[in-house]
Amino acid sequence: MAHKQAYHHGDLRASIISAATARLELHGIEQLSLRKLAEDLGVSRTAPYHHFKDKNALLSAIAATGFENWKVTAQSIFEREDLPAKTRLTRFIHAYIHYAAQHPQLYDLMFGRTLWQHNNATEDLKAVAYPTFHYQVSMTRHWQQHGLLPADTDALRLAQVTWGTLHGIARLVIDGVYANSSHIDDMCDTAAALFMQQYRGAADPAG
Amino acid sequence: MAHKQAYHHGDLRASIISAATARLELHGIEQLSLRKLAEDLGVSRTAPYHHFKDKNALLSAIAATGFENWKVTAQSIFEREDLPAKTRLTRFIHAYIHYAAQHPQLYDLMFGRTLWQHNNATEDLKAVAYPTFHYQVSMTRHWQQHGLLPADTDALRLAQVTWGTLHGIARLVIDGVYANSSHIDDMCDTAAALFMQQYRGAADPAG
DNA sequence: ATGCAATATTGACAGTGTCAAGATAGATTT
DNA sequence: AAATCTATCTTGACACTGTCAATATTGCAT
Repeated sequence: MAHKQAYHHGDLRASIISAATARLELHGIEQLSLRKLAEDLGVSRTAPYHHFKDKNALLSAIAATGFENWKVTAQSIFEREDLPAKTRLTRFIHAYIHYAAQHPQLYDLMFGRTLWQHNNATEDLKAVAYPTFHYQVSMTRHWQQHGLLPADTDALRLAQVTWGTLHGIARLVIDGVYANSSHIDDMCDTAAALFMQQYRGAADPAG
Repeated sequence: MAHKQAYHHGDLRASIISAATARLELHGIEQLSLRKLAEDLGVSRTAPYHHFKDKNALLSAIAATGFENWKVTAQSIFEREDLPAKTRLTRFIHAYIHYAAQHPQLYDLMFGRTLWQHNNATEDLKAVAYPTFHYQVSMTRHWQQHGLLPADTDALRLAQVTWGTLHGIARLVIDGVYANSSHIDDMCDTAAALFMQQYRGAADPAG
């Protein structure tokens, strides 16, 4: 990949993203500085600016990779048509919170104010993120149709609320506000039970 | 309050908190700098350090006032014993999200990673915040006992999940991730319906 | 009045993101 | 092969940030 000490790094953009992701997961976003990053890569302070317009652009690129990875995981659960719908929904809930708990800094970047608050997100990031959000809605609609979630509610609103539940639990855990990470699975099961109150005791429909 | 141009400000600590809160709500936490704050108050850069150990201590103090205000609002709803329990729970949900939507920056400070992640919160703040968290649990237990929330679930876990739902919706709204603030009331009603699925159509018990 | 503690000040340091101007090297055209 | 173009990288600089150390001023208690 990278040459020894050439004037041109060779693959600086990818190297920056990878080093930044590593630093992010390890030390948190507060410690993620472009200058330190450049130093780690043996490159001048301003070199990254030839590959990213500014820090936000780099953060957006990191978040984008996170969305791509997450979508693979989500789909691999949602599309397991051999499993009962109820199992899939429960698994999805657990997977969501565990993803957040295992990549707290990345999750914060993907779903936090840093990128979304002042429209800081790059167009590239939006192009990856928005479909993920919409995917959440279509999953919700699917679960409504299979009787797992209340059917007499607008799918978009219900998706916002159920996603909000997962998001909120994830945030409470990763931000260290109140919940403890040792309670994760209990909370997931509780959330699943709350979602599927109607469904209790009924037979599990296929699909 | 403040003297004209005296060497000693007179009431600097309170002035800082008030100015900082105003700046926070107006420009966001990213723009909240101790130096600008000092300049606004006509005081040197390091003067605030005689009243707050560091920036975290100031932020903790601001958050603490937020918790005090919120607890008043929450209690004023919860203790309205003249209203049916279902109404109170619904009102509580709306009040929670509206509080967050009306004080987005303050909410972020109160319930965000800035103060809670690396144990940055002051002991003073914890002394105010933790009771608020526990209050949430006792409200949940109360609503379980009145049949509004599933009774066969551990109150602590259920509180974490229901609070998580509100927290998640609040964050999605104030962080500008997906939900739009014009959908707030719809989302609150959807959340209320999700919580009280069992309860549908049943008569509203008093208390 | 004297001394002490609270409060405020200037100076300094290390750190940040990012712009401007110039250097280098690889690719493209002539 | 030579010249030019363009992507890439560099140093220098600026305006910020939080915070420490040393110093000055003031009000209060003795």
